Order: sequence, then C-alpha cells, then structure tokens
Amino acid sequence: MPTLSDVASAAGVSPTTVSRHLNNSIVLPQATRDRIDAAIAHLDYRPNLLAKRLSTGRAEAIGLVTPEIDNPFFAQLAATVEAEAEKHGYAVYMSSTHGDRAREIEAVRRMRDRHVDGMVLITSQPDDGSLAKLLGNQDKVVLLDEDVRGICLPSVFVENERGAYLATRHLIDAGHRHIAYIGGPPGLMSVGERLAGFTRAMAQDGLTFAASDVFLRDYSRSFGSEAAQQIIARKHRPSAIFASSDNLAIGVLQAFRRAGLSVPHDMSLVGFDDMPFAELVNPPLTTIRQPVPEMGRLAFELLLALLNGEPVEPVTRLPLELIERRSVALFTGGSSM
Amino acid sequence: MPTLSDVASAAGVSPTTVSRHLNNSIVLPQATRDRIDAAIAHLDYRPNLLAKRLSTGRAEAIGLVTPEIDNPFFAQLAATVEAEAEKHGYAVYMSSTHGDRAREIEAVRRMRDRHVDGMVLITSQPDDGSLAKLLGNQDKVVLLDEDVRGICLPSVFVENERGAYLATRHLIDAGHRHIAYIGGPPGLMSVGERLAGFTRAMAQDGLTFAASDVFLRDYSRSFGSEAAQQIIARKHRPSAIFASSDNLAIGVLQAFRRAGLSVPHDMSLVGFDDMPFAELVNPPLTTIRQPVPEMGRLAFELLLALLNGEPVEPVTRLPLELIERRSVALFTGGSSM
DNA sequence: ACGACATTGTAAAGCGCTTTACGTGTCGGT
DNA sequence: ACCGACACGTAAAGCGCTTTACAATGTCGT
Repeated sequence: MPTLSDVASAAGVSPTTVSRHLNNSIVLPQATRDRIDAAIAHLDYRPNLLAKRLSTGRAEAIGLVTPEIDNPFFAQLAATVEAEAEKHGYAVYMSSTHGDRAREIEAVRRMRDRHVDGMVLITSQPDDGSLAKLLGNQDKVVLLDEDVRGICLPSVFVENERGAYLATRHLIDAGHRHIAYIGGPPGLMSVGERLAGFTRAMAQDGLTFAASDVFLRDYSRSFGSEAAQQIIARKHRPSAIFASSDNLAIGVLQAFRRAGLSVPHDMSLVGFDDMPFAELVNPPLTTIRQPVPEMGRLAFELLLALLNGEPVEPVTRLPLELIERRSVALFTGGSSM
Repeated sequence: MPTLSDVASAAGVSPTTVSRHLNNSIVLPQATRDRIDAAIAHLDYRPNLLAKRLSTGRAEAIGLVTPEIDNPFFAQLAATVEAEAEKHGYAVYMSSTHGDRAREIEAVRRMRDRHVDGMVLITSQPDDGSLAKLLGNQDKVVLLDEDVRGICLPSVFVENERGAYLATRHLIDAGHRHIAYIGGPPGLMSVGERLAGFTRAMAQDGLTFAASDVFLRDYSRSFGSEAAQQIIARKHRPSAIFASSDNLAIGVLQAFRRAGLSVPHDMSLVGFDDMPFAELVNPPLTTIRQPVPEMGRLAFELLLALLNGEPVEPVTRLPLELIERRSVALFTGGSSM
C-alpha cells in the first residue's frame, strides 16, 4: 500500500505538500498539482483513514442507536439518517439495543472511545439514571423520538400529546364514548404524553374511563394481543380502542380475528405511527402518521450542527397527522355492548 | 482525556506494561496488576480506539452493504448480522445503496481505505463488471443473498430454484394450469434461478406458459401492481400468479383490491420471502420462507473465519420452506377464465 | 558461588497522517 | 540596492497506541 510519502517522493515534493494539497489547504502552481495528481493516480494511492483519524482526532462517523433495527419504524428512521450522513461524508455505525440498557450504555461508551464523533440516540425504555449520568458529559448527542429524563440534549420529538388527542377525538367524533387505551411502558416520555392527549380529549367531552380501560406495558404486538384478549373477555366492552403504536394495533387486530370478531364492526381501532404495513392489514388501519423522513433528516442536521460547533435548537416538536383508513366505524349503539 | 502513559505513570510502570496488561499479552504479579487497574479506574481511562487501530492496522469493524435498510427483509438481515458482529467485538458500518451501483462501489472502496476490516455485501442489481473488478482483489468479503457474476467469493445463498419449484408446485397441486410469473431484474442470480424453478415445475406437468405470462423488472411493490394491472386488463387471465418476492405480491394484492377483485377467489397468489407483514395482509400470504436469521448469522460467521485467516466454505445454500396461508384457492374451473 | 533462565519490566521505533514553525526565492516599492 | 511581503515549499513534532529489542532482578541447579 502506497503512503503519502511515496506519493510525495514520486511527485518530487514533500509529504506536507501532498497532504495540504489533498486537504485543499494550499494553492499550488498548476505544474506541481499535476505532478502530485499524476503520482496519486499512478500509485493508486488512497489515504489511510485510520492514520488520518488519529491525526485529526475525528472518526468521521456517527453512531445510530436504535431499539431494534428490524422494526420498520426504526429501520425507516435509520435509512434517512444514514442517507443524510452519507451525503455529508459521515459513516454510520449501527447499534440495536433490543431494549437492553447495557447495550445503550455500551453504545454511548463507544463514542467516548472515539469510535464515533457523535450520535443520535433512540432510547426505548425509562432510564434509571445511569444513561442520564453517562450522557451528562456528552455534548455531541441528539435524542430522537424518546427523551432521557434529567438531561438536556438537543432533541427531535413529535407532538405526542396532540397526536393522541387527534386519535381520540376521531373516535369520539365517530360516536364512541367508551374507549380503551393501550400504551407502552410507564415512564417513557411518549407514553405519558400520549396518555395525556387521550385524557384531554376524553375530558373535553366529559367522558370518563376506568383504570381497567388503560393497558400500559410496552409497544409490542404481543402486548396488543394480550390487552385485546382481556378486553374481549369482558362482558362490558368498550366500543373502541386507541392503541398507541401500530404494533400494538396489529396485535389487537390479530386477537380479534382469532376471536372471530371483526374490526371495525365489533370494535373500532386507531393506531399510532403509520408504519408501512398499516395500510396493508385488514382492515387498513386508521392511524397517526409520524413524519419519519423529516425526523431522521432533522436529527442528523442537528448532530451535524453540533459537530460543527454551531448553536442548536434545544428541542423541536414535529407535527402529527391523522390518516383515516378503515378501522373505525360509526358507533350508533346506545351504550357500550 | 487520560492516555496510556498517564495510567502508566500513575501506576508507576511503563506504558508498554500497561498496554500488554490490557491486551492480556503478559502475566503480571498481582500487586502490579492491582496498581494498574486502580490507576485505570481512578483516571477513568479508556483506550483511544483511533490510536489502537492505526497501530494494529485493524479497524475492528465490518461493513454491511444492503440495497435498502428500510426494507424489512434487509432490516432483519442487518439485525442478525449486527447482533453477531457485536458478540465478537466488531462494529458494523451500514450502507444502503438504494440500487445505486456507485454507492456499492463507494462502500467497497471504504474497505480499502481501512475503514472496515471486511464486509458482507448484498447486491441488488446485475453487475456490469465494475463491481466484479473491484471485488476481484478483495478477499475479506462475503456475498449474501445475491451473487456478483464473475468473481468467486464465499457466499450465502438460498435454494432459489427449489423454492420457486415448491411455490409453483403448490399452485399446480391446487389445480392451476395457467400461471403467471412476476420477478426481479433479469440478470440477477435469484431471478434466473427462481424462473428456472418455475419452469421446471411447469414442465414437469407438461404445462406451458407464454412469454407474456412472465413479467421481469424488479422486486418492488410498484412493479407488482403494474404487472397485476396488465394481467387484470386481459380477457384471458391466468388463474394464479407466482410473485417471486413478497413486495411484488403485496403490489399484486393492492392492484386486485383496487380493481374490486379478490385474492384468492379471483386469483391465487404465492409470494417469496415471508417478510414479517406476509401474515398480516389480507388475505394472509402463502409464501416461501427464507431463513433470514440463519442467513445473517452464517454470513457473519464466514466473514469472521475469513478475517481470522481460516478456511471457508465457498458457497452454502440454505433451504427454503413453503408457508401455507390463505392466498391460494383450489382451481376448479375447466379452463382459465 | 556462578552462569543460565525465567520473570518483570523498560526504551524506543514505528503506524501514516496533520500541522506548526520555519526556510527559500521572487517581486514591488522606495 | 535593501526591506518586507508573499508564494511555494520543507522539516519535524506530534496523535496514542503496539511491539520489538533489551535490561534488570531474582531463582535455580550444580
């Protein structure tokens, strides 16, 4: 492998000159420039990134920490972050945590190890303080989608409260008065906010709900099914469910199908996320759309600003939108069934 | 940031000693070891990976090149590769090419730049020779899912021919005699092999198909829809379609739904891949399951062997399996409609 | 008690690049 | 003719680690 020095001697100049020419930090007379370029081409020289990085102290890479990359929502986010990063010459180092705190911590550590220059972090569970502590000293991190309590980092979130309000409002407007809520792990920002939006919409119409009508554990499909089964088993069922993730909603759908019940005939349902499969299921799912590409793009943009030492908006909230499909029916019954 | 030397002087030994201790390349008396460990803990020392890499010449990272990470099939593959890599201390750099040859090439280049020690490559289009040329000198690459013609690299493929045979056989066994085939870009290994399996199954029963019954362009949802529309427009329709990717199949499904036609009543359909949404759509899709976790795991395993200079199986073919769901109906009509 | 041999440690030379601190040489102005 | 400025270029000191070559110390057999 040819080195910078090889190029330099082939071109009859010093290594410094070649380096500066390569980094555009000097203007050389045409003749010199040509000689260097010819030498580079002739030797098929490629700079050793490892050396460059040690020298500059920059990895020219960012970390992307996601709960799980095989979840379409995160995969889409990852795709846009990666596309943006590539555009700006940054490599992206991926890490799926699978909801494992230790892996989140490990990923942050890697940043300290100079593995990456900065990172965008999507956490997936309430922090017990250890993440916050670790992140406290970091300034090259942007939070995406979920917050880490107790620290203040540039963040890109969505208007969870308003999204949930919209979803609930939609159900109420369709005549539903007894509505169940299924959500993620208590303690997570989005969970609290979405529940707040649900509550506000209900309260606005003077509607109430029992503690037994809200199911909180995680955003998974399987929990959606479990909650739905409990609902199905009741004599006095709500007429609608707001599942605050599409995965949850899919789980609900499956449970109802297995029980021989129909959505939206026997139960109206709205989801949250608008994952790619939301329009594919049966019935197509009415849901709240998250502006995924925008979220990813913005997150990287913020990180880039951070890396360049530019000032950065502390937290930005992206708007949400209701996508009406076919999982909600008008409720005409006098009371819940 | 404390350096190795800082630790060394804090512990009263030389940097070499610390380095060797850290790399387990020396056995130290307990007392020395304790002093060093204490110094490390006290200074909160973390080795600078950039320096380590330059010194050892190894990046301790692998590249993962996929067509697009937001496709669930590749996302799942990526997830398993990443999980394996992490287990063995390798970081993974992601690169989505979006079917862009230039990006594939760029990714391979990065490897030469010592960005990564090796890579697993999933190509997505027939090579014009440029990729093969670049890859010719590389020996730390394993091919996954798709082949690059003209070079010989360790590879993990599936039994495409047999999978397609199984799918077609299933349709024939259900009584279908006029079957259309939709596939990816001509020239891609999987496309040729799957078409061969289709042809073999048809031939075995003395069935024939017209050139107008095979649609080849790409594996996308939109092409599935387009092909389906053409089929729908015909007076003389086949009674079944074998769509050689689930995306294609979904596209077909959507086109039929839009046309007010029903699968499987008006048209039987089998897909290929068994993506996560295959069982979610309406009707649940009968399809050929690819052993995704196994593919990813094996690909990384091969790469690891390569990196360790161990001998490696040239190409391994993983078996496929038919997953029966509800998109295929018995054909009872005397002839195609 | 003496050399041989582990054992425990050190000094110093890279890895390939960037970058700071300096030469040269050429030119214009006085 | 001399000074300073500018254009072009170089030497050399790192970046923080690994690793090779050696040195000091103690242990053992004889």
